[in-house]
Amino acid sequence: MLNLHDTATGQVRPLALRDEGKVSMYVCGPTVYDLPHLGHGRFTLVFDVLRRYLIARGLEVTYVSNITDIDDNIIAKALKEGRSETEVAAEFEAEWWAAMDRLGVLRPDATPHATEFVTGMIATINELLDSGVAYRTSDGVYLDTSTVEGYGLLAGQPLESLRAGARIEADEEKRSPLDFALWKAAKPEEPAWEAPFGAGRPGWHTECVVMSLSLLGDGFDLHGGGLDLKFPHHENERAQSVALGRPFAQHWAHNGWVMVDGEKMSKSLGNFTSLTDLLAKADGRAYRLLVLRSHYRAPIEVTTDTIADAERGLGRLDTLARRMDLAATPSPVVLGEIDGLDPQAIERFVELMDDDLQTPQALGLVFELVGEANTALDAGDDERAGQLGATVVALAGAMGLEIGWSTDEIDVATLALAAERDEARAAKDFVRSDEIREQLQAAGWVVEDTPEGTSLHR
RNA sequence: GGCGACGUGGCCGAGUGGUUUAGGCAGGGGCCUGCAAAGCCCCGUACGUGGGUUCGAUUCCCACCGUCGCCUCCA
Repeated sequence: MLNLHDTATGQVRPLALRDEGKVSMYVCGPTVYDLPHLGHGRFTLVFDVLRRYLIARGLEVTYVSNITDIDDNIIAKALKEGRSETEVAAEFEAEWWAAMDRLGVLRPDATPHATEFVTGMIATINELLDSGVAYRTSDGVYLDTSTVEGYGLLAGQPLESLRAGARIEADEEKRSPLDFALWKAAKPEEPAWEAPFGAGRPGWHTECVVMSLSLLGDGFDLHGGGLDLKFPHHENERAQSVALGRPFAQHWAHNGWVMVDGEKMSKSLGNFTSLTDLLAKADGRAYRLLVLRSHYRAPIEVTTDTIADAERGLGRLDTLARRMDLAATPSPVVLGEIDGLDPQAIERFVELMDDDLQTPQALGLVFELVGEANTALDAGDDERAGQLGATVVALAGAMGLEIGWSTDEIDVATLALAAERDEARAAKDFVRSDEIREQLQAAGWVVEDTPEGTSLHR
């Protein structure tokens, strides 16, 4: 069984499942007011890998990830650009999915939008008001965190220090600096929903509680997100659930930062790189490889150099695929359903992944298998090579890394040149054959000689 | 200020109280090749500094230095 670090306990412990054979997981999605950035790319890749691995082990996974389509940033952008919040959200949600597709991230089983769940949120807030754990102020409804048992569980630091560091609000209507808005009262020109406690819109922390509990039910298995969501976002989700008396996520997973030039990439620093830009220049699989190469809780440095390095590594995998003409494995991969794999490699892989997703070593294993496969090929042991190649494809696939080669359409003229080169080589006219090779290379082709003659790929 | 993480060979990046090595990229040498490319083999002999524990520490403890983070919007 998978052992996974749990932020709530600070320990690596078995992921307990509410229903045998089934995993319910909720991962906080994006607020769609701008292009996705590298941090979004990392968390989606990390949890995509986790999801795929669970599937690879034969578990039935229900993966829910939301789209926050109403919030201050969206409103600000809509106002600035003179269009509706709906338009802004739709535009960037489209960008989001385009980027996800390029990364090879599986679509969630459900993608709740905040605006679709406002009725449920209002009911939840009403319930919290009725039970006296929430209170109204002139600008909304707040949760009284002092009534929440174990508040600060995820923050992992003393409440005192949280209070000390909390921003002092201009209006002192909040009973404690730690209390947070469940509902934000409408200001002029802002979109609003009618509610018994005044027109307004839901606070950020409210939506994920309502959506996760609605779609996955009480006491679902796993809640994930970036490390920055640990506190206050996840803390406050949990607080609401506790205040409602409903069991919440049983396990919390958080991935580490994306660093840029040694600093955390963040809003306040303004050192964002958009994922859209990266994916326009690089193979989406390269970013996945980069993410797999580090442990998911460690920070990663994403630069043009580390991406280029990953792309070259990818080349080694693709070269094997090309050499063996390996067929792509159906995605996602279920290891138990594939015949002809190397049992020892599978066993090692599972051992590594079960230990809090040791993808760096799992990836190392895949590369070792690549070397073995190449050796077997060189030795003419096609049977062994076939087994190793299939294992490489399956294991990489279990982490969402699709191995293959670009099936570039080669135009007739180029094919004719390749054929002419083969004739020249057969006639030992190396001046002519090298001339053609240079011409092909200048056109961007990588030229390799194989027993079947000139082989071309980009 | 409070709390925490990290510091590994040219680069990225795992891991471990002591035997043989993570892995990738880059570099050098060799095999293969008409020459290349791809592939294979070999090579550099690393663990921030100073103490301590130990028969033995890169791995445990302490201090120090350095980097980074959380306590505020953020994935």
